[in-house]
Amino acid sequence: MPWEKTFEVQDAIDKAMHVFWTKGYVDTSIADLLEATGLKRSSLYNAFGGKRDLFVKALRKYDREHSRATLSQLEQIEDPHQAIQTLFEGVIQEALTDPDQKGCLLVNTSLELPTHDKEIQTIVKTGIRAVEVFLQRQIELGQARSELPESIDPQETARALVALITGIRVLGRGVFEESALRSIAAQALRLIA
Amino acid sequence: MPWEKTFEVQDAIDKAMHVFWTKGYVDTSIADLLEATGLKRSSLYNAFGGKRDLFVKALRKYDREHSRATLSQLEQIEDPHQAIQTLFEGVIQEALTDPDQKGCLLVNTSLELPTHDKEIQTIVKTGIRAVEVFLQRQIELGQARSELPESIDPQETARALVALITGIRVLGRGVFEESALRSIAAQALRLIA
DNA sequence: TATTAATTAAACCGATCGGTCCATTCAGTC
DNA sequence: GACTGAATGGACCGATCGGTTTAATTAATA
Repeated sequence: MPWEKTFEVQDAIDKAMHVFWTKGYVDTSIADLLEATGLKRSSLYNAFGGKRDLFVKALRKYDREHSRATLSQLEQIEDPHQAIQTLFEGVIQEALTDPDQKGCLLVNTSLELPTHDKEIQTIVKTGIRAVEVFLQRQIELGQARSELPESIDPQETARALVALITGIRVLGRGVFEESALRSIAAQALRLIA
Repeated sequence: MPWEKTFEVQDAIDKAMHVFWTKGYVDTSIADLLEATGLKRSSLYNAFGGKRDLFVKALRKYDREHSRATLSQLEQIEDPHQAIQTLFEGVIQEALTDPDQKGCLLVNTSLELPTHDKEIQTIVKTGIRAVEVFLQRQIELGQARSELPESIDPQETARALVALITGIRVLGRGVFEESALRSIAAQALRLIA
C-alpha cells in the first residue's frame, strides 16, 4: 500500500463547515473553501467530490458534533426544566457572543431547503426533528416526575419551543438585540410552566 | 418633453420581488430578473440601478404592500385576541398553500442580514419591528379592555410571538408539515391566555 | 530499488456572473 | 418635419463560477 493522507480530512471538513455556516451554501465559492481549508484545488476534488458533497459532509458533521452533541450534554442534566432552560441560555449565549452571528447551520439551511436536493433536505429535517424529540421527551419526563404541569401538551409544546429557538437563531443574526432575545427565552419557559 | 415610460415600473418591481422572494438575493441572477420582468438588460439598468437597487425597491414594496398592508387589515378587527389569532392563521395558510414555499421576504432576508449593507439591514429591522409593535399594541389594547390577562408582559410576549411567526416562516419552507405548524400557532395563543 | 497511490501545482474548460456601452428605434414637443 | 430623451436590442466587458485534466512529486510498501 502507498501512503496515508497527510492533511486531516476531518479538520478540512470542519473548516469548510464554518465557511458554509457563515456565508451560506450559494454564497460560498470553491475559492473560499480552498482558502479556509488550505487545500489545493485538486486535493479538494480528490478527497471530497465537489462543493455539494463537501457541503453534505459539513452538514452531517454539524448535526453530529454541534447539534446532537449539545443535546447529549443536556440530557445529562437531571432536571428537565433545567435542561430546557439551559438549552435556551446556550442558544442565546451563542447569538450574543459569536462575532460572525452565524446562527445555526441547520436553521440557515432550512430557509433555503426548497433549493436543495432530497438528501440534504432529509439531513436538515432529521436534525431539527431530533431537537423536537429531545424537547418532547424532557417535557414528558418532567410530567412523569410531577415537576411540569400535566396540562401542557408535550408534542405541541416541543414544536413551539423549536419554533422559538428557530426564531432566536434567525432574529439573532442582526434583527433583535440582547434584551429582545432574552424576552423570547423567558416566554419559552412560560410555555412549560 | 419626450415620452413616458411604456412598461409599468411597479409591475416590474413586483415581478422582481417574487424572484428575490423565491430564490433569495444571491441566488437570483440578472438573467432571472430579465426573464421575470420581461425587460431588456438596458431597460432594467436604466430604470433601476442594478441588482442591489432593484432588491431594495422590491424589499420596500414587500414591506409596504404585504407586511404592513396585512397589519393594517388586522387592525380593523375589533377584538385584539381575534386579530392576533387571525394573523397566525394567515401565516400558516400562506405556508400551506404557497406551492413555492417562499415564506416571508423580510424573514428570508433576516437570515442573510450580516451579508447586506446598512440600508437593507434597516429596512428589514424596521419591517419586523413593525410586527412587534403591532402585536404589543394589540396585547395592551386587550388588557385595557380586560379581554387579555394583566399578568402577561406586552413587550416580552410580542417579541416571543414574532419569534414564533419567524419559526413558522422558516420551518414552513419544508421542515415542518401542517400539523406541526398548527401546533406552533396553538401555543402562540397560550402565550396570550 | 521498483511499485503504487495520494498529493501537489497549474493550466485549462465552458458557463455564468453583474455590469457597461452604443447605435437604433420610438413617441412625444416645438 | 426637426428635435429630444426614454426605451430597446445586442454586442461586449473583465471577473468569477464550479469543475476537469495533466504531469510532476511525494512517501510508503514490497
